[in-house]
Order: sequence, then structure tokens, then C-alpha cells
Amino acid sequence: MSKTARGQRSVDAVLDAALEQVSREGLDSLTIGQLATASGMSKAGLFAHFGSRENLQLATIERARTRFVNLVIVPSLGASGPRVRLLKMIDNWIRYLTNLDDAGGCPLGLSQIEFARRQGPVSTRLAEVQRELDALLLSMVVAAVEAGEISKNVNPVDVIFQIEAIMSHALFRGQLLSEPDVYTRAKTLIVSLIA
Amino acid sequence: MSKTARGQRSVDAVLDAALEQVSREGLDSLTIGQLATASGMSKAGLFAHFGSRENLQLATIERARTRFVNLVIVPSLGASGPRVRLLKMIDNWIRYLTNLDDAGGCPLGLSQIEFARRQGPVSTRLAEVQRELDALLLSMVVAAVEAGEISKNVNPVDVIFQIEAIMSHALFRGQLLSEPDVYTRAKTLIVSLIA
DNA sequence: CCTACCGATCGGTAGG
DNA sequence: CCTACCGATCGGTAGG
Repeated sequence: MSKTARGQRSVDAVLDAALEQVSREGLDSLTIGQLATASGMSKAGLFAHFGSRENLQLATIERARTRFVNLVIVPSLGASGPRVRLLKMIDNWIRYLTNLDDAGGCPLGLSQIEFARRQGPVSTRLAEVQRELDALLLSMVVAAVEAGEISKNVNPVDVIFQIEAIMSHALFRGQLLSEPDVYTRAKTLIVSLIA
Repeated sequence: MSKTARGQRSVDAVLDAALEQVSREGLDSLTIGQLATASGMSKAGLFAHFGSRENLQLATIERARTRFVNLVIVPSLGASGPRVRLLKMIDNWIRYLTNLDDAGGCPLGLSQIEFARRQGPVSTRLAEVQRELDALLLSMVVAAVEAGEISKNVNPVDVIFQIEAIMSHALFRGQLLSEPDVYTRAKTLIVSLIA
């Protein structure tokens, strides 16, 4: 293995530890000292990799985004037909939110809410990622409407607003109140939304 | 004015400063040193009042809960009929979320999400407050159904799940993406939900 | 990637 | 309510 390849693997391992922390307590709780302990590296070693705490936060966001794309979006693309594709993505999304191994939760969602009223590169990047998701969901809903699989009477922007609202609220209630059936409820509501 | 009355006014002023901080950056960002500076008091003075950082957090939650009750719930109780009462509460709620003076935002909502996966008295209290809101909304929806103002075909638990999801997501998008029309959209969706 | 260090701030205490 | 202080941890740097 090349030296850079080993370096990348090391960085990825650190970012996975970062994702676990962010999923539990948010991007604000991600400190260099804590991450150094969690990943078995020295604080100065982490600085050599990331340059600043803000760059570490930004790198963690990119890692979370890649995970979401790989676990939620990509596995849904093969489904036949726009509506089935959208429903497949919802299933993947729920599995992603409820997978308590392997970083689980939703580091991006939690961080977006944490930084919603702040200024700076972290908040800006989190808003961009949200707009990316909006655009993807909108294209999926519009495609389903054009294919005649979703009623032409619905407003696609309203639909994606509600899909995101339902998913986000399900995660919140599942975590704060430990409601076991909240994801079933979410799925059912989304299905009837795009009937 | 009595000594205890003056003491209470002083505590309330400190908690209002705390609410402003929590509304912007969350309960985790509330430190004794920062609050001392913001409220013009010494750190040790704050300790004399609250005893610990955790007690300060709990007191801030109670202050936020009281504000929500006074600004959102109480002014809706006079409306005639369960459905009008519910809609009046939604209007108050939107005004509360968008009032950027006087602490604005939603300190409780942000804190609940921040602490959703943590253990301890703060998280426990935040969950209790959420269950209180659930019970109130449920009683309002059930009353409207019994009065024949909302269709008997809807599941009240689904309705309050969606109302909360829509309000929470509107706040999120309003803050992170500065969408100007997001509260109009939220209101419209809720109205059609309880048609 | 490391050890060793910097000034600032954290929650909290002593003593008044 | 205050000043003055404690040990721990913060982000970051020097030097290797």
C-alpha cells in the first residue's frame, strides 16, 4: 500500500470516530482532544491532518454526506420506476437512521439544526447539502408525477417539505422518546402522501 | 419591593439572557462564564443562584416552557370551538417562532434535538415537556373530532405527529435556508390536515 | 505523526 | 452577591 493510501485510511478512521460523536451529541461536541482520545491519535497529529477544528468539522460533514449518498441514495437508483425508487429510498433512509451500529443516527440532520442560526463556512456548507437533498427529492417527485404515478394535483415542493418533515420528526421522537413504532408511522404517512 | 422579589427579578433577567443564547446555539452552548458576561454578573454570583451548570440548564428549560405556555397556549384558550382554538394556537406558535426580538426561535425544540440521545436529568425533563405538548395537542384534536369539526376518519396521533413535524421543519428551513414563505406553507399544510 | 508547551476558558470552590 | 483561586480541557503552536 502506498503512503498516501495509508494516510487516507487513517484519516477515514478518524472521521468515522468523528461521525459517531457527531451523531450522538452534535458537531459542537466534536473537539480535537476528545477525538484524539477516541481515535488513539495525538492532538497535534490531528492538526497535522486537518489544520484546524473548523476544517475537521467540514471534513466530517463531507464524510457524512458520502455515507448518506452511499447508504441511502445509491442503493435506490436501481429500482424500476420513479415512485418505487422514491419509496426504496425512504426504506434505505429509515434503515440508515435506525442503524445504531456504525455511527447510526443522523449526523448531518443534527448538525444542520445546531448550526441553523450561526454564520460561517460550516453553516454555509450544511445549507448547501440540504439544498442538494431538496433538489434530488424534488426531481424524484416530479418524475413520479410525470410518469402518472403521483397525482398531478399535489404540489411537489409541499410533498418534499412533508417527506423531510416526517423523516426528521421520526428521528427526533425515536431518539428522545424511544417510540418504537415511529418509523412505521412515518413510512405509512409518506406512502399515503404520494399515493 | 421585598428582597426575595428583587432576587427573583434578577434570576429572571439572567434566564432571559440564557434563553437568547439557547435559542441561537443550543443548551450545550450555555456556559456559566458566557452567561455571566451577558448578564453582567460574576460567575460565582450565578453559582450562588443555580448551584451547578445542570441546574442552570434545568431552570432555563422551565423558563422556556413558561414562555411557550404564556405566548402560545394561553392566548389561544379563549377562541370559540376546538378547531378554531387549535388554529389560533398554530398562529401564536408561528409568531413565537418568528419573533426575533425577545429571545425568538425555539429554545426548547433546539435543546430537545440536541439532547435526544443523551442521558440525565436535562434529557429526561426535555422529554417530559415534549409529552406535555403531545397530550395538549392530542386533547385539542380529539375535541375537534368529537365536535364534528375534523373528520372522524383521521387518526389523531397521526395528525399531531404531522403538526409537530411541520412546525419543527418550518423553523429549521426558516433558519438554515432563510426561506421567507416557509411559515405560510406550514400553516396551509396544517389547515388542510385538519380540514 | 510525536512530546511539550501556550493563553484562554471551562465548571466549581474558598472565603467573605 | 463579590474577588481570587483550583485542576481540567479547549484550540492551536514549536520543534522535531
